[in-house]
Amino acid sequence: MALQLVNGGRPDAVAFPLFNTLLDRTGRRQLQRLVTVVSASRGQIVARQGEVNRDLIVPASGVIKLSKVAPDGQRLIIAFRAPGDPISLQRSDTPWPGTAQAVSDCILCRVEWESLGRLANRYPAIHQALLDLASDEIASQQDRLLLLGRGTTEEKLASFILEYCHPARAPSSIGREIHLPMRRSEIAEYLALTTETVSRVFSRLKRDRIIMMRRPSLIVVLNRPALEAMAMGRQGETQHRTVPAALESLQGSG
Amino acid sequence: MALQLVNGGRPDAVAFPLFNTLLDRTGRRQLQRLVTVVSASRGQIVARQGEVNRDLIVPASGVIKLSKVAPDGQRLIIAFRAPGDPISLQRSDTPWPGTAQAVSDCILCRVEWESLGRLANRYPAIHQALLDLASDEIASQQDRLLLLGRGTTEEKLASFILEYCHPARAPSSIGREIHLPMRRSEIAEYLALTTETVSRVFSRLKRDRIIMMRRPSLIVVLNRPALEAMAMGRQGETQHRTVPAALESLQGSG
DNA sequence: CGGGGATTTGAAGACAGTCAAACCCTGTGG
DNA sequence: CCACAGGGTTTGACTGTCTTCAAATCCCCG
Repeated sequence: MALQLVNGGRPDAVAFPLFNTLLDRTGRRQLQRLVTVVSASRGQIVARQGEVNRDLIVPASGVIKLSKVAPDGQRLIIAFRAPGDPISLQRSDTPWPGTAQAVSDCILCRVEWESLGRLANRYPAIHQALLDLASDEIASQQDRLLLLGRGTTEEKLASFILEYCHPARAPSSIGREIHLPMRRSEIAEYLALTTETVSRVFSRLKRDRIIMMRRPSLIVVLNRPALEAMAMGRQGETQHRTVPAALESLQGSG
Repeated sequence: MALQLVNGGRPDAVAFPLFNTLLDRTGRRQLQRLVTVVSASRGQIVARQGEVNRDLIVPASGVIKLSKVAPDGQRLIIAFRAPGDPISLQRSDTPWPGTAQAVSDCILCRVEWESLGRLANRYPAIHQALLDLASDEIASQQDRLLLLGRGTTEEKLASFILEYCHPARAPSSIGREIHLPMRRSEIAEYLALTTETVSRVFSRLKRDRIIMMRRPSLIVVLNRPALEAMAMGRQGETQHRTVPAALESLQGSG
């Protein structure tokens, strides 16, 4: 399967949609000159945990996983990065927080942080854009903390499906059928579960006609409201937990 | 107990150590003029989840918890903020990601984001410093994701103790005895556990002479190496997991 | 010194993990 | 185009850990 960009445009236009709207024609041309386009095939390592980060890397097509290993071998996929998502915003003098690896064949854009910094001095909006990106990243990681820390298996998988099969995003979809480029083991590593558990929950969702899967990598959401309810957790049970505002100022939580 | 600043200095000097090193005398004076100093007593809510974020808030003394509630009532403490840690870096036009509440009596410094932005235009190093703070926040949240997602109960609590009782940080310590301002239920909410489980692990650590607690809020680390080993996970078991680099480029994870 | 909430401890149960085996999908080679 | 091999996925049984529910104890503060 040949690599193809989402909209058939230039890789840099796909990878830096935000910057391109912030820059004038000259700025865009300067940015283009800084960008190196490379490709990576599935499984290829793009950057290693612990190495120093010289480039900002953004996929223009395909999906990258950013995963972290603890000293004892525990692993977690911190995030899947789709076209337009910078893989890591870690500043250039710090080591990569995790290993970036291609989940599917990818086209990547690389820009040296240093050059980008120089460009940002001419176009200060870039500084602001980077801070906003970091801010979004913090927000989404906080949501993930809550999900991984407190979510049940079903909440985790439902959230994942909704996140990946977001109608607006709609990565490689044919009709309502969406292609999941990642393996079960990668979904498990992303949700801090095991492959078996992920598979079991998928089976339950199929049995309940909430999703359909012609093949393991092709998913159709049949009942989105049910998935959304599942992702939010069993909120019906907890209506009574609503606490008068006056009590909120007290310490206790149990 | 009267509120007291760590070094007896001005609140703004304690809350903005980074900025103060970046600014000249004039800049420091300008920053001082922008800072509002307020106090909050234990349990008091400083900012509410969902409200719009007008100020950057940094404790100068005391500890603040930033906690998030899911629609179904699940709760997690995202972080404890000590003096000098901004409570949230969320940009000013986005709602607060969680509720900030005083864990102990606090002195807080508030600065309007807008004013800070104007100051940053004169002192661009502030922009860089904010990005670095965001970068650190992302890194520490990624570590937390791994901890909450994959860590065992013991790893979680050991990490928490080491984090809070860091020798350099040494918040309110008398001799080797360190005061934990947060309740068991708050430690549990931070580590995505239950109060009972936290208590049980504390008991085990006491039984094994790794820590000592004269009272529930006074902790002494007796055997730091054991705690560190515990926080890293049972790595002895996994020496054999070390994988030749050549295999790393393959997809599978087990 | 006493009351009430926080902490600790105990017993039982549920959920996800582990180990193991069957099944299916994919990609290769004939 | 079909057969086959290997790995990915699904399913099953069992185990361990953490939660839940319950009760006793302790600490903090008035």
